[in-house]
Amino acid sequence: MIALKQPVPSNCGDCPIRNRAVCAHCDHDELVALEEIKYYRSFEAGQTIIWSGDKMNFVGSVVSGIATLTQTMEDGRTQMVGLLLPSDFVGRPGRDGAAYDVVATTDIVMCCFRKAPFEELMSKTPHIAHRLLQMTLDELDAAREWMLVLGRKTAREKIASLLSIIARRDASLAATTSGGGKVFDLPLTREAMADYLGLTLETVSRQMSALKKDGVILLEGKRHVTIPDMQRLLEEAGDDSDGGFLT
Amino acid sequence: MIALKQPVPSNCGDCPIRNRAVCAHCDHDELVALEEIKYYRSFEAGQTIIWSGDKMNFVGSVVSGIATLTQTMEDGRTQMVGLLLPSDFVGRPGRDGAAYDVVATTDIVMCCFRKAPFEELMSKTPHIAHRLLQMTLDELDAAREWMLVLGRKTAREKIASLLSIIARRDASLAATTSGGGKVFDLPLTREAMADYLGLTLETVSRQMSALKKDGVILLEGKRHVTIPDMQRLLEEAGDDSDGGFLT
DNA sequence: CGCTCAGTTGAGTCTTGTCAACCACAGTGG
DNA sequence: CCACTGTGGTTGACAAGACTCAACTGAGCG
Repeated sequence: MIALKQPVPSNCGDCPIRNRAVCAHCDHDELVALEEIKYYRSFEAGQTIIWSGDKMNFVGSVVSGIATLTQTMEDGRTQMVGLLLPSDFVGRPGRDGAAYDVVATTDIVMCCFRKAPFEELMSKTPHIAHRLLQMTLDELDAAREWMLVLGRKTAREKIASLLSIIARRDASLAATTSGGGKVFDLPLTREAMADYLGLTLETVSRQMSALKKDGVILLEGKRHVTIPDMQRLLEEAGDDSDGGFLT
Repeated sequence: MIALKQPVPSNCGDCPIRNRAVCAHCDHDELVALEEIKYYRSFEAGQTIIWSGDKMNFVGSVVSGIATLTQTMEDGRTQMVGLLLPSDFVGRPGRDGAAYDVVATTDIVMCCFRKAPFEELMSKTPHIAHRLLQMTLDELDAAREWMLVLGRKTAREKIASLLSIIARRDASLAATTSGGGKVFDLPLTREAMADYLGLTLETVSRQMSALKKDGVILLEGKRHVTIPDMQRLLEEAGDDSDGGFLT
């Protein structure tokens, strides 16, 4: 996994997530106040950013890179409960301890705010609180969507669902849409995929092979994926959203 | 299921969920403004309150009774994604269509606010927005907790998890704690439990029988449950939070 | 060259789902 | 009063999907 050292934005105006992060709706003055309490931190792929149970003294946004939110049982079973992409928010205002492990899966840059001043600021600037509410509601929807995947879908459907989610968001970022087909690199290992989907890594591997054999996806190496027919993938995911009233 | 006709509170001061709902932090003036736009609605057990995809013209709080939030796939597989208890909030400010079906599982009373004026009010009164953010964050945590249950727990652990959740919240409301044991009536059918846990109703039934046979729970009729040893139940749920470093 | 790490594949097992029969109870109408 | 019916729940036999354990491949690296 080659992850280029991401440049840290020199100021909020240049920030790549300026329009989507907690600060999206902030006006100039609010931004200035935020700049006062912000600092950047970088983490390497594989590093744990926050340990579950640790005291959190900051909150922040992912600027670039990908992190995961995971929960682990005493016997080692782990479940991923969130995938943090650029602009996603980390930490919970009004709570001291972290509830989940946060792990960088690629090199990552975070824009952190000291927690106390951030909370202070939040109570004074409705723009931030409002944006955070929006983002939290979106995350709640995503979590509920995922509950359907975890509870009711087969292994094959789970894989297809994950691939279509990655394809979709990649589409909104740097999607390479070559001739109707979507192309991207999987940001997750087979094990991370398994943890996301409530499967074992062997099952993930088998179903990836099966989808490849059936022509639903093309694989080049282990990580480079091409989706020749997005509609087909969605059908495999059980998300055949257009009703399917024909045949 | 006998569900007494719940009395509708005559004003917010008498409201049983006054301290826990969206309006919890509101001062007198804010409450007056809310009263302007609020109205009560009652639904009978089994009634669908909101259909997924419908246009929502209200948001509101559950005053008494229980409702479920469910998602359904084209082929009929359904997954419950939320359990709505008194004080829980229904609806999403800033979105028109409902994302999930909301179904009353007992007779239920809701305190509804017309959506547009509520949104208007929310933008002006930080107390409401702030409380809603808190509640949404709590729901997100609950959803993530549930993702672990759905993704990684066995059928037996799932049942034990559900029972312990119900026991715990019942404890905070009307818990009958008779001599160290918790006693309550299941508010859900076996099918609803299955939909919550990502299981079939047969598996739910089998695991309930197994837990009964093993003395983890006592069953009287189909719904009346006694938990003689809460710690034991938590162990069965895989939530053995006290570490279990002895043996 | 040998090591490690991520991933693949195979064989066998086990949990859970499927299909079906059956029970208990409540209501209903003759 | 009693058969009849519908609903919610239980139980059994069997099948299938996913897991476990294990061997193996291939790429990258010192």
